[in-house]
Amino acid sequence: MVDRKSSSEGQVAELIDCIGRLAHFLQFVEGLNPAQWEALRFLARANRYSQTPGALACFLRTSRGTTSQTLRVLESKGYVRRFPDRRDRRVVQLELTPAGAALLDHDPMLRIQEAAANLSGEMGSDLAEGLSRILHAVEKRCGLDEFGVCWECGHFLVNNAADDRAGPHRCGLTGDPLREAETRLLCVNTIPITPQA
Amino acid sequence: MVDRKSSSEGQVAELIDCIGRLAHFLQFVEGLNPAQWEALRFLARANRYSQTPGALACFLRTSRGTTSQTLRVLESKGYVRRFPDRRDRRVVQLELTPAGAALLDHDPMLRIQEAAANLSGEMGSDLAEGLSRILHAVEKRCGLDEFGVCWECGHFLVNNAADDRAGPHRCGLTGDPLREAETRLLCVNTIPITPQA
DNA sequence: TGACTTACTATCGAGTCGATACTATATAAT
DNA sequence: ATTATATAGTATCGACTCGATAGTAAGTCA
Repeated sequence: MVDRKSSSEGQVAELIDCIGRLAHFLQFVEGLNPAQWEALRFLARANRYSQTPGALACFLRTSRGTTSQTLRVLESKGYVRRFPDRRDRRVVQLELTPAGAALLDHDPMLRIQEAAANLSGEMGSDLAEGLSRILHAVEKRCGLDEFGVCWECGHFLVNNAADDRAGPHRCGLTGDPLREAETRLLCVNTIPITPQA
Repeated sequence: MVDRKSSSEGQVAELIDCIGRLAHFLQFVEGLNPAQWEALRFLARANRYSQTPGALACFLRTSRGTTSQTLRVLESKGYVRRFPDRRDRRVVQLELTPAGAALLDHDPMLRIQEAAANLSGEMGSDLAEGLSRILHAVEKRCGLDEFGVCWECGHFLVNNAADDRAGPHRCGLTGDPLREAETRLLCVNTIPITPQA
């Protein structure tokens, strides 16, 4: 049996476990369950390439089948809408309905966000840094893929000068113009910057 | 809709969410699921007063009924053993079998513990401090009860001099003697120190 | 055209989950 | 002592997650 001494690293893992259970428990509200809340949050944070069942499944680290069921429930409750993708007719595009977006004001994870906000600024940023390192270390070690935003993506083509209405920037993968706000959203297609440099 | 700007506190909540999902995913191994792993870990960390279905349910923040089923599965797999309590015949005492204890060497949460161990010592302890504050703040705000160890418990009666084989210390609630090792285990009955001072 | 890949859905069995109802035991009130 | 009530645990139900598997539809490439 492993040595579970109360050293710092052991405590961190235990605390993450504990907060995870707490978050799990808190998310049984408003008639939803944790997986459904996760899906709503993701759809509010995902860019157009990622508002699909497949990207959601990837993000939730679950199968497409399971995700399909979760979406069926959310659609039946009127929080999510599906519509076909024009470019690729295999793809289903997802969208939060106004009711779904409004429901996020009651997101139980806001309880945790509020508690984090009450930490001192320095402690909050240190905490974010530490958690981020752990997250990426485990993802890398287990060969899991990560989501990111344009500014951390090798496909991103910045253009700060132009002021096109469709968006000043551009995605090097799809060629699509990107509005400023879109560059802050999560994307399935992100790759590390300068992969061959 | 809530303002989800990428400020520090928002990042912390999002990272906790993300690591929670990661932990959830990692725990579908060895034929077990997250709830079953949580139960095994708890039983390895709980003192004799807390190795019961009721205490486990309280710790997991789930119903007794659900816990009963989880235990039935773990017992059928040979990881947990039940035996009657002599003092109170309503109570069922739980115990990890050797197989159950050995299985904890393959606990998927060790992946996260290892990643935490790779942080610098200072960052690790800061991380533990921040997570602990968030955890307790949310628990307090939501009126949830917490588990603790003897050294943080108002019932605890320290006795560093005596060297009784049954244990030098004592629990003021039950009157039982406590061995040194037992005082590091989780207990359902913990209360704040000096509740009326 | 045909082989292959990708995006999604449907279905199955095991398990979680809350809710409810139930049994057995302990404790308090009378 | 008897009764009422509270507590510990279990059983069962329906909704849901989950992985696994199989299937459909659509895009891609040889």
